[in-house]
Amino acid sequence: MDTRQLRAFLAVVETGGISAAAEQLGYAQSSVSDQVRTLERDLGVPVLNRTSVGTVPTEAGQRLLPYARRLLDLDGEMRRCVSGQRPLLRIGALQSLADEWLPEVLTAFDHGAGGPDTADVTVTVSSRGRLMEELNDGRLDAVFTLDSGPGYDGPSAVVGYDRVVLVTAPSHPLAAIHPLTLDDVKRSEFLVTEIGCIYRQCFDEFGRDVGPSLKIAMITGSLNALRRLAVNGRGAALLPRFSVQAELDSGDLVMLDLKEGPVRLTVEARWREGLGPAAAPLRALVELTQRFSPASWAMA
Amino acid sequence: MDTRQLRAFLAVVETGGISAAAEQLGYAQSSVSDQVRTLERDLGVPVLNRTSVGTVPTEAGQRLLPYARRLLDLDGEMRRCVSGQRPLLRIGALQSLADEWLPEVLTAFDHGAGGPDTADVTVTVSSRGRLMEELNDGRLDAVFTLDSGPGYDGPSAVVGYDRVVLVTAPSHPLAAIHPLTLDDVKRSEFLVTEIGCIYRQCFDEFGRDVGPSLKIAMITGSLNALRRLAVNGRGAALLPRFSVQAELDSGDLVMLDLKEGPVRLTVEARWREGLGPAAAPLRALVELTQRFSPASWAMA
DNA sequence: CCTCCCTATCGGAGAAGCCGATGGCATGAT
DNA sequence: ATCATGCCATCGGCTTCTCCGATAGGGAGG
Repeated sequence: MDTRQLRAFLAVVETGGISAAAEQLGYAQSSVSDQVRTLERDLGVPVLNRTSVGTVPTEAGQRLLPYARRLLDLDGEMRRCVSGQRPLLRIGALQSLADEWLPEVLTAFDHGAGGPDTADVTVTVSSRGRLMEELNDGRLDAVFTLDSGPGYDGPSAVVGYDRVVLVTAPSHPLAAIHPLTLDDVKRSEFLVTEIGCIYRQCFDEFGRDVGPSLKIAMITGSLNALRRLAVNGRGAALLPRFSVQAELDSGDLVMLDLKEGPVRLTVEARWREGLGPAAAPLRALVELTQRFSPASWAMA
Repeated sequence: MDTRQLRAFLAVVETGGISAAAEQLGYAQSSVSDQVRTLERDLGVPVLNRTSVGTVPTEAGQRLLPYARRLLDLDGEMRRCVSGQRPLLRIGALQSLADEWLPEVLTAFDHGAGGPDTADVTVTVSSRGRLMEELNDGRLDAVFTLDSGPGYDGPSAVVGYDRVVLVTAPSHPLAAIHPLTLDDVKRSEFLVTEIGCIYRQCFDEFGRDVGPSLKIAMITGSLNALRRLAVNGRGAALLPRFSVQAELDSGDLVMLDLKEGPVRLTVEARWREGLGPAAAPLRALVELTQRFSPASWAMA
């Protein structure tokens, strides 16, 4: 059996059709049809239900799916190992962690702080849902997330804790009020990220406590843009402390003096079992992350 | 890449040559040569050092070896699972365990005592060393051994305990002596198994305590033959109690009344990680073995 | 130096892979 | 009802791969 057939099958299932898979793989449609048929002849079982509108894996095809992924994964790992390359560690992270925290960790890791076992690291930035999906599919080896809910039974470790803080520019009216009350906050404008972002979820929790009358100034997908808007006095922003630590230190932003609603964040690492040669570097990386919590990582 | 190439490579390494591998696989010699060359072109690295006397894997080939085995294993597991067959559980055991204990356990397992997850079970009988080798190579999924030494860091569980006992026919002169002393034993003949067998090792330990003057009556590879020789009054035998429990119960053999040197035996299960669908049946089987200790399994 | 055994290479026959084109089939719009 | 659309299977062809038998090279040992 050839791995091409597994790749073809996988592409068909992922794209939902033979034609789409053929285009994705750079084959003619008839070739992919042939490949799947060869695979079915080899296995002795049909793996696809063909319809005129697309293609759906049969029950046997669904059983095949995880094996196909594992085999292709193992094939790639084998090629890396045999050709003497360093193992590949595919990690995923939320944007904020990838922006503000991972770069320093990975720099230290590359400089040998990860121990003698090093690896080539790729970082995929995505939402929490997609990260977990790709981890379960085997497309990622490990993910770093915040406050990840249940539904994962693989190995994991808490990397550190942080909290969500309400920040504004020092010149913002809210910054002058001590102590700040919820009523003051209600009258202000908020900078929030798009729906689905984890900080947006924090905001929504926070907002529910404060009440529905919160004014929303802007919705944006970039934490960095949001932060700069806050620096420019455009409004208050609810952000994890580690992502604005530099601005707090330099005085570009101030933390508002509000007791209510500080949301605690747990930074967690989750990874797959059976990583092969990438297991040792990952272990080193996770230990490194635990030692590498930023100064603001204070909230136990 | 085709699994045929991996099979060819594996056969070459195991047989020590391309010609021998070709014969084993049913190919022409030139075909296997081609297959290995194709594999090397695909991987970009030579995997075999060819000499005029045979073939040895290169460094890259040695790295390839475990991956080739794992890939072929996974391929087989995939075929089983996809075609809807029950998972295959390849277990190995020492001859005594396979003869006297495993049959009842496996019968109960097949009759559903292993829980809802069942599997097709193959049993390989071999020496402890070979069993561990095949377990590490992935040719076996689990092994049952006695007093297995260190050098294994995978998962394991103690199944039960037994002891080595010195037995003779009731008519044997030693059986009439109470209490028995080491001097009495020294003057008797012993039935022992071949070198390398674990009971032979027990005997050697025992013998060292007793002294070098022990007379050895016979060396045989079959525990059953040895047991019958003892029943026929041919001498004393040092055997695990569970393997002679039936003869002790029926009175065909008696346990000698000697305090010194009873060797304790630990029956241990060891298995591989990453068993896939065979993991649940194996867990059930191990739990079953722990509940299934024979009556003689008394020595804690 | 000769023999033996091992492996690489070559040429040819057969099989398999891939492609473009064609046709069947279900769906959804007109 | 009819037509258009998008999907997949099939077919004939070309190319590539696979496998084989035969042959040649090369080191080990007598």
